Amino acid sequence: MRYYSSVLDALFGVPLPMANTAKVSIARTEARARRRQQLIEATMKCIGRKGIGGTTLADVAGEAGLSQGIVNLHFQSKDNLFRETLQYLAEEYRSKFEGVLERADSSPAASLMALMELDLSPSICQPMKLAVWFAFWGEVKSRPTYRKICDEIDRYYDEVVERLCDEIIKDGYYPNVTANNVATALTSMTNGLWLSCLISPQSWNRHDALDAVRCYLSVVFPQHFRRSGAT
Amino acid sequence: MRYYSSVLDALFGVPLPMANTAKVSIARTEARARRRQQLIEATMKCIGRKGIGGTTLADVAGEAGLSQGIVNLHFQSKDNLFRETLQYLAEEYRSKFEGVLERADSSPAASLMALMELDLSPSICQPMKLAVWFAFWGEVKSRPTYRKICDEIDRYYDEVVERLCDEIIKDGYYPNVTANNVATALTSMTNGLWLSCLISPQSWNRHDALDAVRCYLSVVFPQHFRRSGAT
DNA sequence: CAGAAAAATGAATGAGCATTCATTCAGAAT
DNA sequence: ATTCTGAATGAATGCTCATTCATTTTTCTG
Repeated sequence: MRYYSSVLDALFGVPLPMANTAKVSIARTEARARRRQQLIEATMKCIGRKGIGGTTLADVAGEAGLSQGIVNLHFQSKDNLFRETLQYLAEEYRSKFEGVLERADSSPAASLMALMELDLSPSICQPMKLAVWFAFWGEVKSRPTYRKICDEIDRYYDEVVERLCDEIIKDGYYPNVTANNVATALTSMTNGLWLSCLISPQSWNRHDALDAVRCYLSVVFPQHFRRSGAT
Repeated sequence: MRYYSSVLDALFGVPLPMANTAKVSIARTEARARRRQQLIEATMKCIGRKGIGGTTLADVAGEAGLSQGIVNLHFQSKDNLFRETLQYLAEEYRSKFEGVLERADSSPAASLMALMELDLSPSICQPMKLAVWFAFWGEVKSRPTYRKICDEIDRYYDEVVERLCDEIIKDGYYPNVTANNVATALTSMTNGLWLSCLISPQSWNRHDALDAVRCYLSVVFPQHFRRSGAT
């Protein structure tokens, strides 16, 4: 069995043969990571259901089927738990986003459409998940750390979308728009559609939302997008 | 001096000559209304600064320069205060919105542009105000009352924008878009631009935001909107 | 001006909750 | 089998507020 001489080493992935310092087995490290993830997921469920203000550590522990003190054991404090939850959420989003980029074959137009479809897919665009995002956005002004995390993922998104738009514009010669304009419009649009989905879940529907995006794309980039269907 | 026989009558504006029930003078009623508004404005400042979770009644009272118990005296409970604050916020927005509609002379295109400019004007689009909106949106999922208030103003907004788009489409014969598509896109866009303004206040700027909206309008409704400037 | 009613105060109360920690439990190492 | 270590528990602690209310101050009325 391999050992890490400490949790720190474990994080840096430096396996050591048995040493005389405190030993932490890989199995333990993994178990700990799993527990943390379990707690983070419980936290998201609670925030989705009761909001950030309404979520107590007892709620989270209960949701995870564990005891009172468990959160402080693994996260030291409530603040920490929430910050890591936001980080997890952002990371999760980023990985789905990158997954789509990798899968979408070649053409920038196809990639762009695939990204828009991702944003409006049930995997991301469901009231419960959105509620968590909005709960954190609602705290952005008073919590610089939250702002930083959100800002980072936002910039990344914007950058990718703008690059795709740029390629499309170069490819199609569209004199009336700039990549910056279109990217701003698209990112805002998805964010705004999320708000509608959260606020009017009964009347909101994926189809209309996607249609609005497709309509926009078909009008700005007519050579690359047809009204009903990508590319 | 005129009297109301009770606060309820006062709200309904029914002045009565002195009766043998408890009497409330108009001056008192107005003073009370002013105090309530003062407290609501203090609440918005606090929420903007510390978030909903971080705002205590002591904060609000302090911000207003009054004492501990004042909020409960005027609003009965914290919950009430927050709900009425959201209502006030929505009402304030609606009145600005209607003000623009009345002022904008005649043409639907001019009205639409004026509305977009309002949404991105400093009066509405400043981090402090937006933080309050987002704080409430963040609680929408767990507070049905908040959802209802937000939903109502949202629907109103959507309805007006869609009607304007409809008139523009009829006027200009635009076969490739529907009023619903464009209205959805526009409302989402402004909501999304608010999020960017909140999250990246340093890099965000009104000019780019407006430009993205103008660009969109000039592309969907080319006969009604030119690239740099309305109608 | 006196008396009454309303508004405002702020100390006291107690509920709710994050955090602590002595104790128990589980499983790996020898 | 025994020991040892880290994980987990949950009762206890203490702090932060919302809320109450007896008292004071202000405002109105005749």
